[in-house]
Amino acid sequence: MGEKSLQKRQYILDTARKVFAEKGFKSVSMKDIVEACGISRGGLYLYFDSTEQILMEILRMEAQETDDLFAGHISEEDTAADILLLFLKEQKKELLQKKDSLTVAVYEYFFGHKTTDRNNTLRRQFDAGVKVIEKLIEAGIASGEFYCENPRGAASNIMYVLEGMKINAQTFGITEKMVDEQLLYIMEGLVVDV
Amino acid sequence: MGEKSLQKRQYILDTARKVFAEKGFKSVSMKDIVEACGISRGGLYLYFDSTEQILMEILRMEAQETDDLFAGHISEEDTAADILLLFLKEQKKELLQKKDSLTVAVYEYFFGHKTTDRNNTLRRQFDAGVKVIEKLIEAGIASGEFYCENPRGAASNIMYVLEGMKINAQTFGITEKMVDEQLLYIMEGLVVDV
Amino acid sequence: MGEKSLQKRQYILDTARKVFAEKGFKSVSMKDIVEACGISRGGLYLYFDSTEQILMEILRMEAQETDDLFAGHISEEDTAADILLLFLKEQKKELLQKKDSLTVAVYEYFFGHKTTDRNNTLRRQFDAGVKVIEKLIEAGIASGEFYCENPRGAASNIMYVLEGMKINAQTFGITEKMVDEQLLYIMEGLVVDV
Amino acid sequence: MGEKSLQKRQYILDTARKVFAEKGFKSVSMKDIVEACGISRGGLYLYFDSTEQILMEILRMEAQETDDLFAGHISEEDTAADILLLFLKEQKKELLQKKDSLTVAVYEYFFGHKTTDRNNTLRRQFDAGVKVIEKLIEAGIASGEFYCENPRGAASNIMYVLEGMKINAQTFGITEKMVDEQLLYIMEGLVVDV
DNA sequence: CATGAATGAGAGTTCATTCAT
DNA sequence: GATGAATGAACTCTCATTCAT
Repeated sequence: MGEKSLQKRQYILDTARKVFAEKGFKSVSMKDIVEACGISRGGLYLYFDSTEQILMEILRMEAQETDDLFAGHISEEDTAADILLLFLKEQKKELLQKKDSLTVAVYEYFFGHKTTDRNNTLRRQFDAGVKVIEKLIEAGIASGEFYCENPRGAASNIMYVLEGMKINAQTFGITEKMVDEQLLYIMEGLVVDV
Repeated sequence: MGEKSLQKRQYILDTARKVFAEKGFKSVSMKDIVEACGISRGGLYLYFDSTEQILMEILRMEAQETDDLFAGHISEEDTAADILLLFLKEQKKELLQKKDSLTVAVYEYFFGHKTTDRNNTLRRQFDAGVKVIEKLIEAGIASGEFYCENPRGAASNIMYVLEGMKINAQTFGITEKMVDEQLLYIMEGLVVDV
Repeated sequence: MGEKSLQKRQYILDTARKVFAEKGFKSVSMKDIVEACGISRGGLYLYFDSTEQILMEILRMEAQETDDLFAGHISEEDTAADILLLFLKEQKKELLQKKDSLTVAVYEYFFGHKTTDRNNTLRRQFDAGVKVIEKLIEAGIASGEFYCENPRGAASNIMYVLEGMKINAQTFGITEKMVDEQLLYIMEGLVVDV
Repeated sequence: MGEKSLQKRQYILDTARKVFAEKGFKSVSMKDIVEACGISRGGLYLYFDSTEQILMEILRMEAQETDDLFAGHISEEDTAADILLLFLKEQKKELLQKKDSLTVAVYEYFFGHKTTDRNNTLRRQFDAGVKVIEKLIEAGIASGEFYCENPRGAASNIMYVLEGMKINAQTFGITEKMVDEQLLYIMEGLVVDV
């Protein structure tokens, strides 16, 4: 595949992303993507064989980007609480955005492809999240910012809550106020004095 | 509709429930249900017009049953902590059961039918859960069992966590140990001395 | 399948037979048959799953009919030579008919589904033909009509020749004269005095 | 066309031959040949317009080679019986070889392109075969090796039998024993004393 | 009420053929 | 000459939905 083809491939992925964001996974057909891209039926098959393959590729790319992003920001001199807040704010932003979210597509896909496998994208993301938060809490304890007897439990708690809010956001909506209240509740449980 | 028809209608709902439990919502076709029921194609249409209508009816019935169930058990003389534990155990059981769970079907359905509407089944269940837990916590505080500065926040926290775990259970699996750890973490945050 | 459906099934088979006779096997699509029958796309699939299945069913029926036919005529009091001649004439008629012949379809099919298996329709027909002719020759020898040192070889010879002529008829045509000459040659080799 | 182009053309023909030998005619697509050759889609079209054209060219070449071959070997001093046997052995070898045989491809092609035309490759080959055998039989009669009242009929008989065996070999298989028996039967009918 | 044959729209997929580079 | 991306037609197969019986 030449230079041009790579551009087209990327174009297809970008366009398909919008389709997935709008319609989830199961309702998206190759035809939908073909039409969104404005290319020919056969043309799409030159690049991808199925909607599944396309979604997987999109997720792979996003995971890459997220990693890169994190790597860029984490080496700050902020306090643990600051970083945790930053992280939660980031999650909140993602949570509340309606358009552009692959959440539904991803869940729909993994409902039909449950794997306990550690390669499962969702699981990897979840585990990674827990680990990051746990580290932050421990750092916070060391610096005297936080008080917590069970950093691992607290970290899991936060990730489960985020997961729960993400789902609620996609099924019956969730307001910014609701998110803020819950995040505040979580921070209050950690911070030594507020 | 006569007696017999009602029986048949119920038979269809019961059978369809199994189909939804097995395949979720989007992958279930009228044909699937017809075949599972062993009735004629046209016969199904005499009772229901779409898979959506069938699922909605199933959910309506389940909600009814759940309410009845709760009403029966809540009037005990147990302590607040006992009741909360009971509630969490019930949730845990539901969480870990693979077969017979409509979880995936329900999420798949509501992904495609988001309504902020208070009639939204999921929302009603969530709100009801928060309220119940909040009451329990307040009762626990009153009886000296619990300590909690923000019962509403804690109640929401618990419900979000349950939601998060439910999803994880359906996408990449979750072990009993993981559930227990998190429930323990939650209880420890509430109970006065452990 | 009710009475009516059986009629329709038969109608499809009869119509498909014409299509196969005209276009062979490989060039016939389900669509071709649908259009020839004047039914809907999905309608055909109610009865048959593939062109292969349809052709096989047609062959099964034809074999049945042939058997019945034979059974009806063979109990005559004709001499062996008469019967053999009758048989050869029948073959000749089949050979020379352009329309309505499944020859090409059958060969095209079996080219792609070679089986040494005794269930192979072609093989069964061939073997049956050899046996019938062999019996006739032996009867002719007994009655003094024929002279033949190797009835089995002669019988095989006749069947191979018929096979060869059938093929030639379908690939570059064959005239009645050519067939007659060869059949005469064969009979001359058998009959005691001509 | 330059030297190089001729080489490439030949390479395509050689490669395509293998494809036809393996898959017959109708199942071979331009794509198959392109892939077998490892050249570009467009590249193939520079040399040939269709699978038909390619097969025709292959057959033209083979006919050429066969003619050359015959020309080389026929001028021996063997007896007619020897030469006929040699010829039959050659045919037998061809008959029994599985790989590398264009038989199926050729029949599949001519099933769909019947021409009574004398240019029809199959017909030319058949007629040529008859003529050669007839000449051999006549020579054999002259030398006292053979006895035959109808050399032309006998020659046709042999060619039809070969044709029939060729077909059977490709549809339900044929054993060497079966071929030998039939060839023996034929020779016995010709040779004066065995 | 109940049946199941029938329809037709629509999704997936493959390939011959063209054409800009 | 050669490439291979792109197109669009053709085919297979499935299913929601209707309707005569």
